[in-house]
Amino acid sequence: MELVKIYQCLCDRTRLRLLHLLSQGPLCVCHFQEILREPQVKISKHLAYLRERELVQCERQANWMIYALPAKPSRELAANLACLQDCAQEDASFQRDLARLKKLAPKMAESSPCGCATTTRG
Amino acid sequence: MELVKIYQCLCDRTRLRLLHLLSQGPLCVCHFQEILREPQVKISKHLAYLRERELVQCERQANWMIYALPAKPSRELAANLACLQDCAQEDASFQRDLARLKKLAPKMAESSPCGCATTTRG
DNA sequence: TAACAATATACTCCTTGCGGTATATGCCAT
DNA sequence: ATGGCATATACCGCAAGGAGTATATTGTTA
Repeated sequence: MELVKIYQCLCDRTRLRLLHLLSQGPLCVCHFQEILREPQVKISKHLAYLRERELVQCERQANWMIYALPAKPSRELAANLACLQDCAQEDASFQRDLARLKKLAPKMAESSPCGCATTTRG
Repeated sequence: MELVKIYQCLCDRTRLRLLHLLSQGPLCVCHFQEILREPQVKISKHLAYLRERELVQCERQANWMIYALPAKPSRELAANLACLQDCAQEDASFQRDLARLKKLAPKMAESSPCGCATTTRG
Protein backbone atom coordinates (compact mmCIF):
# COMPACT_ATOMS: atom_id res chain seq x y z
CA MET A 1 0.00 0.00 0.00
CA GLU A 2 1.22 3.41 -1.00
CA LEU A 3 0.07 4.85 2.29
CA VAL A 4 2.19 2.53 4.39
CA LYS A 5 5.25 3.50 2.38
CA ILE A 6 4.57 7.14 3.09
CA TYR A 7 4.22 6.56 6.81
CA GLN A 8 7.41 4.52 6.86
CA CYS A 9 9.15 7.55 5.46
CA LEU A 10 7.56 9.84 8.00
CA CYS A 11 8.39 7.82 11.08
CA ASP A 12 11.88 9.16 11.58
CA ARG A 13 12.58 12.54 13.08
CA THR A 14 15.38 13.44 10.68
CA ARG A 15 13.27 12.59 7.65
CA LEU A 16 10.41 14.64 9.01
CA ARG A 17 12.72 17.62 9.25
CA LEU A 18 13.97 17.09 5.71
CA LEU A 19 10.48 16.87 4.27
CA HIS A 20 9.29 19.80 6.28
CA LEU A 21 12.09 21.95 4.88
CA LEU A 22 11.45 20.72 1.35
CA SER A 23 7.89 21.98 1.60
CA GLN A 24 9.45 25.45 1.45
CA GLY A 25 11.29 24.63 -1.76
CA PRO A 26 14.24 22.68 -3.15
CA LEU A 27 17.45 22.41 -1.16
CA CYS A 28 20.89 20.90 -1.58
CA VAL A 29 22.54 18.55 0.86
CA CYS A 30 24.91 21.07 2.34
CA HIS A 31 22.05 23.32 3.28
CA PHE A 32 20.34 20.47 5.02
CA GLN A 33 23.56 19.90 6.89
CA GLU A 34 23.74 23.50 7.96
CA ILE A 35 20.14 23.66 9.06
CA LEU A 36 19.82 20.31 10.75
CA ARG A 37 23.38 20.28 12.08
CA GLU A 38 23.66 16.59 11.52
CA PRO A 39 26.56 14.71 9.89
CA GLN A 40 26.66 14.51 6.11
CA VAL A 41 26.31 10.75 6.00
CA LYS A 42 23.21 10.80 8.12
CA ILE A 43 21.49 13.36 5.94
CA SER A 44 22.60 11.69 2.75
CA LYS A 45 21.33 8.32 3.83
CA HIS A 46 17.95 9.63 4.88
CA LEU A 47 17.63 11.46 1.57
CA ALA A 48 18.49 8.22 -0.21
CA TYR A 49 15.79 6.46 1.78
CA LEU A 50 13.25 9.06 0.69
CA ARG A 51 14.48 8.99 -2.89
CA GLU A 52 14.19 5.21 -3.22
CA ARG A 53 10.59 5.48 -2.07
CA GLU A 54 9.90 8.39 -4.40
CA LEU A 55 9.04 10.90 -1.73
CA VAL A 56 11.72 13.21 -3.07
CA GLN A 57 13.43 13.80 -6.40
CA CYS A 58 16.91 15.04 -6.97
CA GLU A 59 18.90 16.63 -9.71
CA ARG A 60 22.59 17.31 -10.03
CA GLN A 61 23.95 20.83 -10.45
CA ALA A 62 27.73 20.70 -10.73
CA ASN A 63 28.98 19.41 -7.42
CA TRP A 64 25.64 19.77 -5.73
CA MET A 65 22.59 17.58 -5.52
CA ILE A 66 19.39 19.56 -5.35
CA TYR A 67 16.56 17.74 -3.64
CA ALA A 68 12.90 18.58 -4.09
CA LEU A 69 9.46 17.19 -3.42
CA PRO A 70 7.93 15.34 -6.38
CA ALA A 71 6.50 17.60 -9.06
CA LYS A 72 3.22 15.70 -9.04
CA PRO A 73 2.74 14.13 -5.62
CA SER A 74 0.01 11.55 -5.19
CA ARG A 75 -3.10 12.66 -3.38
CA GLU A 76 -2.02 10.64 -0.38
CA LEU A 77 1.40 12.23 -0.27
CA ALA A 78 0.01 15.71 -0.73
CA ALA A 79 -2.47 15.16 2.08
CA ASN A 80 0.18 13.92 4.45
CA LEU A 81 2.65 16.65 3.63
CA ALA A 82 -0.07 19.19 4.29
CA CYS A 83 -0.81 17.49 7.58
CA LEU A 84 2.85 17.57 8.48
CA GLN A 85 3.04 21.28 7.73
CA ASP A 86 0.07 21.80 9.97
CA CYS A 87 1.52 19.81 12.85
CA ALA A 88 4.94 21.40 12.46
CA GLN A 89 3.55 24.80 13.27
CA GLU A 90 3.26 23.83 16.90
CA ASP A 91 6.67 22.26 17.21
CA ALA A 92 9.67 24.27 18.30
CA SER A 93 12.29 22.19 16.52
CA PHE A 94 10.54 22.49 13.17
CA GLN A 95 10.25 26.20 13.68
CA ARG A 96 13.93 26.43 14.53
CA ASP A 97 14.73 24.70 11.26
CA LEU A 98 12.55 27.18 9.43
CA ALA A 99 14.30 30.08 11.09
CA ARG A 100 17.67 28.76 10.01
CA LEU A 101 16.37 28.31 6.50
CA LYS A 102 15.34 31.97 6.39
CA LYS A 103 18.80 33.00 7.50
CA LEU A 104 20.25 31.06 4.64
CA ALA A 105 18.03 32.67 2.07
CA PRO A 106 20.25 35.72 1.33
CA LYS A 107 23.30 33.50 0.85
CA MET A 108 21.31 31.26 -1.44
CA ALA A 109 20.29 34.18 -3.57
CA GLU A 110 23.73 35.71 -4.01
CA SER A 111 25.92 32.77 -5.06
CA SER A 112 25.49 30.10 -7.66
CA PRO A 113 24.03 27.63 -8.22
CA CYS A 114 22.37 27.23 -4.86
CA GLY A 115 24.48 29.27 -2.54
CA CYS A 116 26.49 26.28 -1.44
CA ALA A 117 29.75 27.94 -2.43
CA THR A 118 29.80 29.93 0.78
CA THR A 119 29.01 26.98 2.95
CA THR A 120 31.32 26.10 5.78
CA ARG A 121 31.70 22.41 6.39
CA GLY A 122 30.83 20.71 9.67
CA MET B 1 8.53 14.01 19.41
CA GLU B 2 4.90 13.10 19.63
CA LEU B 3 4.58 13.22 15.87
CA VAL B 4 7.21 10.56 15.26
CA LYS B 5 5.45 8.25 17.67
CA ILE B 6 2.23 8.70 15.73
CA TYR B 7 3.87 7.92 12.42
CA GLN B 8 5.55 4.86 13.89
CA CYS B 9 2.10 3.61 14.77
CA LEU B 10 0.78 4.37 11.31
CA CYS B 11 3.51 2.66 9.36
CA ASP B 12 2.08 -0.82 9.48
CA ARG B 13 -0.80 -1.92 7.31
CA THR B 14 -2.59 -3.86 10.02
CA ARG B 15 -2.45 -0.95 12.43
CA LEU B 16 -3.78 1.38 9.76
CA ARG B 17 -6.75 -0.89 9.30
CA LEU B 18 -7.37 -1.04 13.05
CA LEU B 19 -7.26 2.72 13.43
CA HIS B 20 -9.39 3.27 10.38
CA LEU B 21 -12.07 1.01 11.83
CA LEU B 22 -11.85 2.68 15.22
CA SER B 23 -12.67 5.99 13.60
CA GLN B 24 -16.16 4.56 13.14
CA GLY B 25 -16.44 3.73 16.82
CA PRO B 26 -15.25 1.32 19.54
CA LEU B 27 -14.73 -2.33 18.71
CA CYS B 28 -13.72 -5.46 20.52
CA VAL B 29 -10.92 -7.77 19.49
CA CYS B 30 -13.10 -10.48 18.07
CA HIS B 31 -14.73 -8.03 15.72
CA PHE B 32 -11.36 -6.92 14.48
CA GLN B 33 -10.59 -10.56 13.86
CA GLU B 34 -13.73 -11.04 11.88
CA ILE B 35 -13.26 -7.93 9.80
CA LEU B 36 -9.53 -8.11 9.16
CA ARG B 37 -9.46 -11.92 8.97
CA GLU B 38 -6.12 -12.02 10.67
CA PRO B 39 -5.05 -14.28 13.53
CA GLN B 40 -5.94 -13.27 17.06
CA VAL B 41 -2.35 -12.91 18.19
CA LYS B 42 -1.52 -10.57 15.37
CA ILE B 43 -4.42 -8.28 16.11
CA SER B 44 -3.86 -8.40 19.83
CA LYS B 45 -0.20 -7.50 19.50
CA HIS B 46 -0.84 -4.60 17.19
CA LEU B 47 -3.50 -3.31 19.56
CA ALA B 48 -1.00 -3.61 22.40
CA TYR B 49 1.50 -1.61 20.33
CA LEU B 50 -1.08 1.13 19.82
CA ARG B 51 -2.15 1.02 23.44
CA GLU B 52 1.40 1.41 24.78
CA ARG B 53 1.79 4.50 22.63
CA GLU B 54 -1.59 5.83 23.70
CA LEU B 55 -3.15 5.88 20.26
CA VAL B 56 -5.97 3.73 21.57
CA GLN B 57 -7.63 3.10 24.89
CA CYS B 58 -9.29 -0.06 26.05
CA GLU B 59 -11.77 -1.12 28.63
CA ARG B 60 -12.80 -4.53 29.79
CA GLN B 61 -16.40 -5.70 29.51
CA ALA B 62 -16.69 -9.20 30.92
CA ASN B 63 -14.61 -11.39 28.64
CA TRP B 64 -14.21 -8.71 26.02
CA MET B 65 -11.78 -5.88 25.60
CA ILE B 66 -13.36 -2.90 23.93
CA TYR B 67 -10.89 -0.71 22.11
CA ALA B 68 -11.48 2.90 21.21
CA LEU B 69 -9.67 5.99 20.05
CA PRO B 70 -8.60 8.32 22.86
CA ALA B 71 -11.39 10.47 24.21
CA LYS B 72 -9.28 13.61 23.82
CA PRO B 73 -6.76 13.03 21.05
CA SER B 74 -3.94 15.52 20.65
CA ARG B 75 -4.19 17.95 17.79
CA GLU B 76 -1.52 16.00 15.95
CA LEU B 77 -3.31 12.71 16.36
CA ALA B 78 -6.63 14.20 15.34
CA ALA B 79 -5.08 15.71 12.24
CA ASN B 80 -3.46 12.48 11.21
CA LEU B 81 -6.53 10.38 11.84
CA ALA B 82 -8.52 12.77 9.71
CA CYS B 83 -5.88 12.50 7.01
CA LEU B 84 -6.03 8.73 7.21
CA GLN B 85 -9.79 8.79 6.83
CA ASP B 86 -9.38 10.94 3.79
CA CYS B 87 -6.79 8.69 2.17
CA ALA B 88 -8.72 5.54 3.03
CA GLN B 89 -11.62 6.62 0.87
CA GLU B 90 -9.64 5.82 -2.22
CA ASP B 91 -8.36 2.47 -1.06
CA ALA B 92 -10.25 -0.72 -1.79
CA SER B 93 -9.01 -2.67 1.21
CA PHE B 94 -10.09 -0.01 3.67
CA GLN B 95 -13.47 0.12 2.01
CA ARG B 96 -13.78 -3.64 2.21
CA ASP B 97 -13.14 -3.42 5.94
CA LEU B 98 -15.80 -0.80 6.26
CA ALA B 99 -18.27 -2.95 4.37
CA ARG B 100 -17.63 -5.85 6.72
CA LEU B 101 -18.08 -3.56 9.69
CA LYS B 102 -21.51 -2.54 8.42
CA LYS B 103 -22.48 -6.16 8.07
CA LEU B 104 -21.57 -6.71 11.67
CA ALA B 105 -23.66 -3.81 12.90
CA PRO B 106 -26.96 -5.71 13.31
CA LYS B 107 -25.24 -8.49 15.27
CA MET B 108 -23.57 -5.92 17.45
CA ALA B 109 -26.89 -4.30 18.25
CA GLU B 110 -28.77 -7.47 19.16
CA SER B 111 -26.43 -9.21 21.61
CA SER B 112 -24.59 -8.03 24.67
CA PRO B 113 -22.32 -6.46 25.51
CA CYS B 114 -20.85 -5.86 22.10
CA GLY B 115 -22.29 -8.59 19.94
CA CYS B 116 -19.31 -10.83 20.44
CA ALA B 117 -21.45 -13.62 21.78
CA THR B 118 -22.53 -14.63 18.31
CA THR B 119 -19.06 -14.55 16.87
CA THR B 120 -17.69 -17.65 15.21
CA ARG B 121 -14.01 -18.17 15.76
CA GLY B 122 -11.51 -18.41 12.90
C1' DT C 1 -13.86 -25.88 41.39
C1' DA C 2 -13.38 -27.15 36.63
C1' DA C 3 -14.00 -26.14 31.96
C1' DC C 4 -14.29 -22.70 28.63
C1' DA C 5 -14.05 -18.29 26.02
C1' DA C 6 -11.60 -14.01 24.95
C1' DT C 7 -7.48 -11.87 25.10
C1' DA C 8 -2.62 -11.14 26.30
C1' DT C 9 2.18 -12.33 26.77
C1' DA C 10 6.70 -14.97 26.17
C1' DC C 11 9.72 -16.75 23.18
C1' DT C 12 12.05 -17.46 18.80
C1' DC C 13 13.33 -16.39 14.11
C1' DC C 14 14.07 -13.18 10.69
C1' DT C 15 14.14 -8.67 8.53
C1' DT C 16 14.55 -3.83 8.61
C1' DG C 17 16.36 0.39 10.18
C1' DC C 18 19.54 3.61 12.26
C1' DG C 19 24.05 5.41 13.38
C1' DG C 20 28.97 5.45 12.74
C1' DT C 21 33.56 4.83 10.22
C1' DA C 22 35.74 4.36 6.19
C1' DT C 23 35.86 4.73 1.40
C1' DA C 24 34.12 5.51 -3.25
C1' DT C 25 32.11 8.44 -6.89
C1' DG C 26 31.39 12.46 -9.70
C1' DC C 27 32.39 17.07 -10.95
C1' DC C 28 35.44 20.92 -11.10
C1' DA C 29 39.82 23.70 -11.08
C1' DT C 30 44.53 23.93 -11.74
C1' DA D 1 46.42 14.15 -14.23
C1' DT D 2 45.95 15.68 -9.87
C1' DG D 3 43.81 17.43 -6.01
C1' DG D 4 39.80 19.13 -3.77
C1' DC D 5 34.94 19.51 -2.81
C1' DA D 6 30.16 17.61 -2.42
C1' DT D 7 27.82 13.63 -2.06
C1' DA D 8 26.99 8.65 -2.02
C1' DT D 9 27.78 3.93 -0.74
C1' DA D 10 29.68 -0.25 1.82
C1' DC D 11 30.15 -2.32 5.86
C1' DC D 12 29.44 -3.16 10.77
C1' DG D 13 27.03 -3.42 15.16
C1' DC D 14 22.96 -3.01 17.40
C1' DA D 15 18.12 -2.23 18.46
C1' DA D 16 13.40 -2.53 17.05
C1' DG D 17 9.67 -4.63 14.70
C1' DG D 18 6.77 -8.26 12.71
C1' DA D 19 5.05 -13.07 12.30
C1' DG D 20 4.26 -17.52 14.32
C1' DT D 21 3.78 -21.09 18.14
C1' DA D 22 2.88 -21.98 22.57
C1' DT D 23 1.19 -20.67 26.88
C1' DA D 24 -0.62 -17.56 30.42
C1' DT D 25 -4.26 -14.57 32.23
C1' DT D 26 -8.80 -13.05 33.31
C1' DG D 27 -13.55 -13.50 33.53
C1' DT D 28 -17.76 -16.53 32.98
C1' DT D 29 -20.53 -20.48 33.51
C1' DA D 30 -21.88 -24.87 35.04
